[in-house]
Amino acid sequence: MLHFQIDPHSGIPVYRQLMDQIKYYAASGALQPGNQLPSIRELAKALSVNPTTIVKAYSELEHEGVIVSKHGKGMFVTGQANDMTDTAIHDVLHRLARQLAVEAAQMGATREQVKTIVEEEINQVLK
Amino acid sequence: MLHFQIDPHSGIPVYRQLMDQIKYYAASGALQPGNQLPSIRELAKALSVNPTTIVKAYSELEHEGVIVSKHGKGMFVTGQANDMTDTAIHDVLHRLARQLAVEAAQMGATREQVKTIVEEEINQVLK
Amino acid sequence: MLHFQIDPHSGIPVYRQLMDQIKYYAASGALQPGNQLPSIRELAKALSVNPTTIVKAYSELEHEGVIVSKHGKGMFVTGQANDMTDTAIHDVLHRLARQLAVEAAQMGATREQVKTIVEEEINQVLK
Amino acid sequence: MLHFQIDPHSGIPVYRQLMDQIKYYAASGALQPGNQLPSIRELAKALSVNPTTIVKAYSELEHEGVIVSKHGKGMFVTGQANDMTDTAIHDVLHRLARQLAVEAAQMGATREQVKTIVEEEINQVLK
DNA sequence: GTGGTCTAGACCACT
DNA sequence: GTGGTCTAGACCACG
Repeated sequence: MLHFQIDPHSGIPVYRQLMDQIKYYAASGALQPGNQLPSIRELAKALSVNPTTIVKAYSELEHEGVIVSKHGKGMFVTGQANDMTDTAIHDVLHRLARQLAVEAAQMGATREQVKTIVEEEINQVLK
Repeated sequence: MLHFQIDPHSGIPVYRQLMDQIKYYAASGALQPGNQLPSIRELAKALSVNPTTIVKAYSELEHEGVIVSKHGKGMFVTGQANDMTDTAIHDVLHRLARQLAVEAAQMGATREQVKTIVEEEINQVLK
Repeated sequence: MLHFQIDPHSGIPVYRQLMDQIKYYAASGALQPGNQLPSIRELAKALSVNPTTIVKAYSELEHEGVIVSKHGKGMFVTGQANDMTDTAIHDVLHRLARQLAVEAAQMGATREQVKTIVEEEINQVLK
Repeated sequence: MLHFQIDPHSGIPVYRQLMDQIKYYAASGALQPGNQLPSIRELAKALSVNPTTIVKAYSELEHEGVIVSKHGKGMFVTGQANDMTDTAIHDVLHRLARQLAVEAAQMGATREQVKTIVEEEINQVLK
């Protein structure tokens, strides 16, 4: 089974952390289209969080088209659909990249350090 | 004078958007150490937000050491000191880079697209 | 429940008085790591101050690492970490000690009186 | 002549820093009763601060009875008068001592370190 | 003029 | 229920 790591002290909402990790597993291939996700009760128990928090994460992901619910059966990973326009995609990525670059500059990191780090993360997720 | 772009509907808190843009200007060199920032009232009026929202953005930036306030005079950009450890820096950058990579994968962007975008943002901020 | 004493006429900002008392309780052991603080609304009502004033005190303490907020749950005392350098610590303590000594001299207190008072306060907080 | 050290970045108001240093010199004996203080214009120029800031420091000190103005002659150090009651004195010193103790605890300083530091400062000011 | 604190009250996000 | 953000507007402290 998949392993989820939740840090309630991180400042990032728990449901957001969950979403991010599921997306990460889907992007990296650890979760394939058609795979079933853990049930809400099961996952809530495993992570010691409120079931409503899992519900929120799952519904957001369903809204984004990353997973689908099959009534009475559970939640399943889709082939990731994404109906954003190309310019919207570029906007999002530019925003994230800028945030990365600005923080790096503020911390005094070098160009090469940043590139290496990005390279490492890309390799785990993009082909 | 500097130009700030605030979108109150973006979901990102206004004070956060302001902080990000000021950091960006400081990192890119548009704001140099010693430069004075717009006064709270002036900026609040220009952006049509409440002065206390600007106060919050400025105080947070002061906490982070990006700017200093001189009572009765104004807010000024510092020569940024940063006391984070190398591992802490790496953690922050890896987190941001992963977020970027995962979103890119989810949206179906290619490796090269991501690299190009990162390259572009880095160029504006790091030498 | 903890008791807080606020004097709105003292010239010391209310949020500062609150911070000082919470730090005192944390240092003296009346507040242990993991303990939950009174909720913002509850404390605001009890002290007859505006909730945003409590928010400010709590956020500053969070910045200092004395407490952490868990969204939707409450504010909790941390096991205090402190990342200041030894020389920085010395500087802070010397500044406070000098202030104490100078005021004492100005008021005509004796060496022994000051030492006794310091001794008393140390005993409540340091082992 | 006396040397004054002003740090406009410290967060402590300039007029307050000035007051503290004059009190310190008076307490340590560097300024004796009857000694004349620098003129407002002279001091403002030497410290590169606004003359009104010096005016404020001097009037506060006069209010506290630490110095007196002799019309047309200048400001002079008094034999420090203090009309506070004993309990008021104790309150002030306890407040300062507590602040010192709490900060020390928060920073993880030891009892002995604090005592040594207090001892050092007392020696410069009290007999 | 500048920044700093506080109030009264609304609305949102998280669990 | 919890904390987080924002508005409208007042008053104080500093230079």
